[in-house]
Amino acid sequence: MAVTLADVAARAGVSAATVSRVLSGNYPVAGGTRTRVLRAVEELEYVVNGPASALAAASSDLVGVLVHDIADPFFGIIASAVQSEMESGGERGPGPGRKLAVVCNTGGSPEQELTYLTLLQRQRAAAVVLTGGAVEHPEHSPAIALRLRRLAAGGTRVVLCGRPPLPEPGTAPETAARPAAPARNRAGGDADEPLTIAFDNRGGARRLTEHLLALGHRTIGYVAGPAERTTTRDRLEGHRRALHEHSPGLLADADRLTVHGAYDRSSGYDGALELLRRAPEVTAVLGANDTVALGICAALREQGLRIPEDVSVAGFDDLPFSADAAPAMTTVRLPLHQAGVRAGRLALGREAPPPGGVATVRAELTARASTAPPRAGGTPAGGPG
Amino acid sequence: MAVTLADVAARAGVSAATVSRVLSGNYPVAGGTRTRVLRAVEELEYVVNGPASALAAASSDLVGVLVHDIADPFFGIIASAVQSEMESGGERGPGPGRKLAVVCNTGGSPEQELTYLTLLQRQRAAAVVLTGGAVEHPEHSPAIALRLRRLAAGGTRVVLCGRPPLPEPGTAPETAARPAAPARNRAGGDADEPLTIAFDNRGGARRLTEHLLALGHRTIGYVAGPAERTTTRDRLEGHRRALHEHSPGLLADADRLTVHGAYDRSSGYDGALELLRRAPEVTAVLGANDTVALGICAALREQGLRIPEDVSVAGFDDLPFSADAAPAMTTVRLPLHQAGVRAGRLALGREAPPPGGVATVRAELTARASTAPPRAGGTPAGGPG
DNA sequence: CTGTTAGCGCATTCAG
DNA sequence: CTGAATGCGCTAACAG
Repeated sequence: MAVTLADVAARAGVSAATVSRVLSGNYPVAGGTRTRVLRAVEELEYVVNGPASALAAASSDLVGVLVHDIADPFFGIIASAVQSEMESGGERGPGPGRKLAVVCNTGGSPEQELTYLTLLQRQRAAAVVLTGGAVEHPEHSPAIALRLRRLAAGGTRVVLCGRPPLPEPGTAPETAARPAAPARNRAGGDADEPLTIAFDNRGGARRLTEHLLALGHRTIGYVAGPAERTTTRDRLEGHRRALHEHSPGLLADADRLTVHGAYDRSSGYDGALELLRRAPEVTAVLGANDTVALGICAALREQGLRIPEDVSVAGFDDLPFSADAAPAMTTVRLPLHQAGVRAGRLALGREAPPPGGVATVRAELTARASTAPPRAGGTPAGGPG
Repeated sequence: MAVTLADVAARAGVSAATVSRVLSGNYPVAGGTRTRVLRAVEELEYVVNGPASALAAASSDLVGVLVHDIADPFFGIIASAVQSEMESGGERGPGPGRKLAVVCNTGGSPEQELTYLTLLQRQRAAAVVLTGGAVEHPEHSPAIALRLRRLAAGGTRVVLCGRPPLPEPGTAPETAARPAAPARNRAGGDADEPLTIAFDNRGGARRLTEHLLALGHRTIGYVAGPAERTTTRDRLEGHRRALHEHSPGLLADADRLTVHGAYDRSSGYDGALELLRRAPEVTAVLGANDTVALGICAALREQGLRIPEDVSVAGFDDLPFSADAAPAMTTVRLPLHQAGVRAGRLALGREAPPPGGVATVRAELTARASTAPPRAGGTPAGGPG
């Protein structure tokens, strides 16, 4: 673990500077010299010392990707799309300029998020991509926003993917030391401002509920995610907006028909049971996402209810398994992979920032077999006890 | 992005060395001084420069976790277990000594694996954890083994989790420059040798097939993973061993009853269809893992076959969704989380290496509702056209 | 307990 | 096109 640039230089009979130049590739070097250097590198099995190079160049090739749950395909798809973007920059292997995209699992906790941001800032990461909804917390949210702006100001590219744009600095609590740089032309999307790829959760949820209403459903249960998540709030808002627009009276029951839980299968299962207890007359149940919807299906089936004959079920995200669940799941399609690719390109500065720094991607209704008109009587056949 | 140790030192009225010492915490510093330094750090919003510190200390706090597919819960569970181990080392936040566990998605490709290993070596990672089966490739495998040994020799802790131990150096092709250090006491498990947590895939698969045989099945289809993966090979071997031990004649049909595919749902789906075409008389179908098994179920159902009445199905791994699939999936339980935790501890040097450097964890048969005795007639009721 | 002194390995000037 | 010199920010001996 000791072969350095100098060793290579000695072996190739050139100076360290020259070796550095051929390795960086961003400077003219004579063909013969280059070959000799490369050969020496091979023979000595030399591997650049990242920290040293980062220190000297004042920049590292680390790109952090923060996800809530690494075991959730929603994040897996986005993260691998971001990573794939790192390697498609011309060469394949670990060439010069090759970024190392690393994913960090925050467990959806703002503290963890802050911890990872600090760790990444410490590494002087070239970019940071935050994926998934933000947690709204009176104390943490401003802290995270502050740290993100600081990272951006320090040259780290910050990209938000699937979470709402950062609120305008506004009235900073106290730490407003510097006189908030005179807002430069925001339309241009400064490279040192956090960039955002937002999902149209509100619109998607709204279209999904409209679909159910059009089918004839009037008593629609909703197993939502954690209350403090922006994703949860947006989807719920879209749902209620659709309800309201169809008929204001439908909102009266909304709270009773909503239960909150995590974005996982078991909360779908538990939530559906709770809903059935509160309102046995539901004819449809929406899940916070596809995974939750699967849990809902499991619970309903165990209660002897058929899908969609007795109860319609729908999810959100359109993860791969949703298409071939039984029955195929009605859901809202989010272009996860595409969004991840774009986030990666933005993080690398390979794509022009969207106007205003924010791009919103569409969430498209994908109607499949798990939703159908409610039973004539409105009461399920083999209902629970 | 310019506040340095010196700035903090100046502000606190001490020397840079002292600041470094309070920040590292591994050296006695007077209480008053410490407080003043910490206050200066706060006020200046100082964040350590990782690269500089790594360079000076000749060690970084990066820990790489390589996975085949980040969107697959199998890897997600292991990876998050490893990560959780990084933070549980006393403090929570980004304190000194806090390691940054980052996961890298190789897509199961040896080239990618090699690329990430180089990138990690470049960063002088403190440890590297490789998860999941290895790909057996005449050219890449030795290359990877070589690089892993080199990493280990260079002080990076290398841990293999869910893949077989590295083969003994043996007859290195050509790059055997150094005279292979005289094998030190292997029983002690040198810190600079790759450590392994292997899964008993062979034994698990064998017990699973024995379960099916005990139930009365004789024509068992097998939708295996990619042929060149060690995991695939081991599970298949276990399966065939069970077949052979029950009655050598059963092996005659083994090839016809085996199809290969990826470790995903669609290959389970396609594989089941192919199997039905080749051998409509199958009474049971095994999947390479739980995800594949789910695909198998989907295909069988579409063909009008009931599970387990017409055909029994079983998976491997016991991922969370398997327990509440419908019907609940018979599978082989692998202690993924536990293995990840252990890998993390080994990577951090917090746990003594297992004797010989290799620990094998048990794979336990978990019989549930998706397997049952075959139909009396042996021929399914509503078989495909 | 604390300050001083040297590098860590590399990327850049700046001269040739 | 190439070499010599300088410093990135920090840690690790050494002295006090």
